[in-house]
Amino acid sequence: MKIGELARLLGVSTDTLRYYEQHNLLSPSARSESGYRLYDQTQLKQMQFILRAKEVGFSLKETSELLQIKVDKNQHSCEEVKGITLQKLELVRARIAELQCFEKSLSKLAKRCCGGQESADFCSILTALEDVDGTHK
Amino acid sequence: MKIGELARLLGVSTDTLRYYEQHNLLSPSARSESGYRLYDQTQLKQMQFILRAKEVGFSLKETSELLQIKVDKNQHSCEEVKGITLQKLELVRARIAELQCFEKSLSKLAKRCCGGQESADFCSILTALEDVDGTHK
DNA sequence: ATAAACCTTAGAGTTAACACCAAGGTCAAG
DNA sequence: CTTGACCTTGGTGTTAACTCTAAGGTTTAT
Repeated sequence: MKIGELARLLGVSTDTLRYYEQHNLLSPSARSESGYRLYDQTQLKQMQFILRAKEVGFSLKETSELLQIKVDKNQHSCEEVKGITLQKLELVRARIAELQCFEKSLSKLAKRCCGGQESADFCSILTALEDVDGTHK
Repeated sequence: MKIGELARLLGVSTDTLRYYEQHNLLSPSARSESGYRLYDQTQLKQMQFILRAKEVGFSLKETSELLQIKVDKNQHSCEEVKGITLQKLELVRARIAELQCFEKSLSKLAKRCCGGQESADFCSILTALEDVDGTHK
């Protein structure tokens, strides 16, 4: 299978596949005489793994770690894999908390603003941002 | 006030202040003979506005928009300001939803994995990512 | 008068995950 | 035998918000 076919099968671009190769996520199984990358079912599976890891929120770097483990599973422990997962989970939760803080502040700001067509001279959003204690009132 | 003093007052780096200047968020009120940036209370206030906007989740670009409006408020409406705020709010909520999806998948994966020191040969996390329908089981 | 602390500019580096481009080689069909 | 679709490499561009560096000028304290 050439790169374009694999890309079409997976719904990604050929650039993406080459990018993943550069970053040690997926190598073609062979090259044709003329230098074309050739892939087979193994690579297809591996790409599906990568895309699924992505869906779950893993970065390419983390996915790469998981792949390293996967290639010789018996040299690695469940502990390691779960460690990576929990670490990511922590990070995701922290980010969610941060964004929820933003959400709270923003909705508070929006709720108090009339949003009308009159001039912004007394806009409650602007004054809240101006006042030192604006975010806590 | 020279740049270093203002930076110390605000707890930011001088680089940051210069960066904000480049991006039209804050200009010094004057320059000394030798070319040093000079700031006064107005700039201090403005930086506090910027930092508060940041705390609330606004990007520098959005903050810049808010500042544009603030400088001549009576040429702008509450509608505009609230528009920017609501748009940001939407974005934040969308991002939260996405991350919550990750969170759900990751915690499901983590929960099912023993996390022990035994080899990862049968690690449920790896197999879930291998199986096509792994994320939905 | 000299060292330390401060300031200047311009420009490069960082992170993530690609997208896009140029210049050219390859392959199948008509 | 020539289009057109495909492939190659190597390189640049994108976004955000800075951070760091180099090479040099200024100020202040001793």
